[in-house]
Amino acid sequence: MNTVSSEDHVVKIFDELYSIYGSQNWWPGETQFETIVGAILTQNTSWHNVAKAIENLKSHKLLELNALVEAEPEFVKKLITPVGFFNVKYKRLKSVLDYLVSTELLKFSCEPVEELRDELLAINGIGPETADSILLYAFERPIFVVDAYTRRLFSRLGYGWMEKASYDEIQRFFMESLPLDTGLYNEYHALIVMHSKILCKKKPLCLDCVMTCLMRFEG
DNA sequence: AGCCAGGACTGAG
DNA sequence: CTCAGTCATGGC
Repeated sequence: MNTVSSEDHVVKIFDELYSIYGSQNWWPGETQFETIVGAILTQNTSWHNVAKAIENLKSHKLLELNALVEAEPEFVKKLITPVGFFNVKYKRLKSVLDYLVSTELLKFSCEPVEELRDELLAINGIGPETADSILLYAFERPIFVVDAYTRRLFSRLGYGWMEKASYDEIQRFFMESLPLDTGLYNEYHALIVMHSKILCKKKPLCLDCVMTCLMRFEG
């Protein structure tokens, strides 16, 4: 019988993942700006390809706000070619950069996170996951990032409703199940990604891994 | 040789 | 609102 609340279960799964993989030290990037650029470039794209694009930008001294906005569009597109969708992604990137240029960076540590989120979502090319990734990983605001891995893993851990649920519904579930904690949200999302893509490469998500988690939870 | 990657927008019904 | 089509490269 399962008398454990979903709150405890969600915490338990975190503890389990953390005990297996340890601290992930996300986001994989050195600067705030690099994190923002990476958040755009990684849309539906493997991080392996994004890392190459980031490296290209870095080696041309373009991984900096002013330098990148003023760079030649076609040249930037060439540098980010490995990520695919480079035309749309350049446009999205440019939209965000223009927004950052016209904005006081200070507001990101003052304004209510809901308002910042709405501003980011208003930018063409910024959807919920990208907005939340920027808020959480670049500006260290406490907001839970949901992605395809989150849906898939938790669907198989007893939360089948996530398969069809909206982004906001899933996010609400996690944030109501966990304390409001930037560090916790940071690690949790990173651990879900790590677990999903390193250990469970098989598709659908390796059932053995899921069973291992469940059994350890039961025990 | 396909299929998929740390999504989001658009247009059609 | 729901949903297929679109964007495009690289790894397996």
